Amino acid sequence: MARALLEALRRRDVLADHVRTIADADAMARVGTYDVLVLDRRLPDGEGLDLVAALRQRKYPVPILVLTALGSIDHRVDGLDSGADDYLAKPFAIEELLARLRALQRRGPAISDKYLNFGNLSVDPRSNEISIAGSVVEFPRREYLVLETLMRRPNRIVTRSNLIEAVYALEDEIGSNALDAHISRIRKKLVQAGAAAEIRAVRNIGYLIRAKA
Amino acid sequence: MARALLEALRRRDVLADHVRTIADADAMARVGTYDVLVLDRRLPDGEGLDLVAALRQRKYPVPILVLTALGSIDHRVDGLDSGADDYLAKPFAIEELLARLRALQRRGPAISDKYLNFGNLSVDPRSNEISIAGSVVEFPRREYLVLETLMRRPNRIVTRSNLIEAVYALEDEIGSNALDAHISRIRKKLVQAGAAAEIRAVRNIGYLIRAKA
DNA sequence: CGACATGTAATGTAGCCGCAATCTTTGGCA
DNA sequence: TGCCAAAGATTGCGGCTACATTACATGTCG
Repeated sequence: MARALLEALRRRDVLADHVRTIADADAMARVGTYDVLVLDRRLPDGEGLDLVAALRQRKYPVPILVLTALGSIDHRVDGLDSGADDYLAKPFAIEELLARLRALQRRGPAISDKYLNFGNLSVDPRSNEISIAGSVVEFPRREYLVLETLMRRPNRIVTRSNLIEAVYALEDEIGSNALDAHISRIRKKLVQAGAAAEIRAVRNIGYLIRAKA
Repeated sequence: MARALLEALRRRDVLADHVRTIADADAMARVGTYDVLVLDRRLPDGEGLDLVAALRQRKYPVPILVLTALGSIDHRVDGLDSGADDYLAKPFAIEELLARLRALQRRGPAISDKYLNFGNLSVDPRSNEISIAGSVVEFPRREYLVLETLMRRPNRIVTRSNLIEAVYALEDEIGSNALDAHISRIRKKLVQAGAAAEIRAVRNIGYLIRAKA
C-alpha cells in the first residue's frame, strides 16, 4: 500500500518520505521538515496512535492523518483524541486521501500558527510551553515572555524597549540589567537543551534570535 | 453557496434537502432520514454548534459535518467537542466536501459521545462523572466544575477569573483563596488515583492541566 | 447527629527575579 | 594593530510573593 501511495504522490509531484516503523518515523519527525504526516495504526513495532500522542506531547505541530483498518467509532474517537487531525478508514480511494492531505496542508499553517516555530524551537503561546529538539523545557514567566517575544520575529531585531515592554507590561521597572540577566539564563537553557537557534545581541539596539552558526 | 452545493450534489445523484434556519433543520432532523448532515456555523437564527449539541444530546446518530468561516483551532476544537464528526473551513473545494461526505457515510452512524478525555482522565459532562485510569473517582460539585473547566482546554491556560466564573456562575463570591483550596484538593485526588495529568499554576494568570511530567 | 462540602484564614514554601559585582566582548580611534 | 571605554554576559545572593497546604468553622443534607 505504501508503494502505491508513494507512486501516486510522486506522480503528482508531491515529495514524500517513507519509513516502516514507529521508531524511524519518530526519528524522521525530529529532524525533517514536513507539511503533513500519514500514519498507519498498525505498525511493526507498535500502535501508531502512541506515536501521535508522543509527538503531540512534544508539541510537534505538523498535521497528522491516521490510516486504519478499523473503521469503528471507538477507534475513530481514539484517533482524534490522541491528537490526530484527520482519520481515514481502509480501504480508501487514493483520491480521497489526496484530498484530505491537501485539506490538512491548507489548514496546516493555521494549525501551526498557534505555535511559533523556529529551528527546533517551538513555542506554544496558549500553554506557555516551550519545546526544544522535541522535549519540553521549563521557562519561568519572565524568561518565557522574552523568548516568546523574540520568537515572534525570528531573524529580526527586537529592541530592548520592545522586550522590556513585553515583559513588564504595565509594571514600571526601570534601570538595571534585569533584561540582560534573563537573556543570559535563556541562553544557558537553550544550549543545554541543544537548541538549533541562538540569541544574539545587537549593540545599542536589542536582540534577535537566529539559526545557530 | 448552498445552491452551488445542491447543484453539485444533484449532478452526482445525491439526494439532498436544504433549509436555512436552525429551527427548520431541527424539525427536518426529527422527521427525516438522512445519511449525513451538513451544517453551517453561522445561521440566521443562531449558532450551528448549538444544534449539534442539542441533536447529540438527543442521541441523534447521524454524522454531522460542520462548515465554518472560522478556521481557527479554537473553533475547530469547539466543533469537535460539540459532537460534530467532521469539520471543514471555508472556503473549500466542493470536491473535498464530497469526499468527506462519502467518508462520513461510509463510516456510518456515529454518536459522538462527548467525553472530555485527556491522558487517562475522562470527564462525562452529562453525568458529571470522572474516571481516572479506568475507575470512577468521586468529586464534589465545586471540584468537579473546576476540573471539568480545565479539561475543556487541556494544555491551555485557563484564567482564574474563567475558573471562578465557571464555578460560581452568577453567585458573587470574591476574595479568598477558595479556588486555590479546590485546586489543592483536586490535586490530591489526582495523584491518589494515579492520574497521568497534573494541574500546573501559571503565576498571576491561572491554571492549566497537562500531561504529567 | 454525623458525614461531607466548602469558604476562610494561618502558615509554609518554592522559586522567580532583580540587583550588583565581576568578567568578557566589541568597536571606535589613533 | 593595539588600547580603552562602554556595552554586554554571567553569576551568586537574598527578598519577596503568589501559590500550596492544612486545619478549622460553618453550613447543609440525610
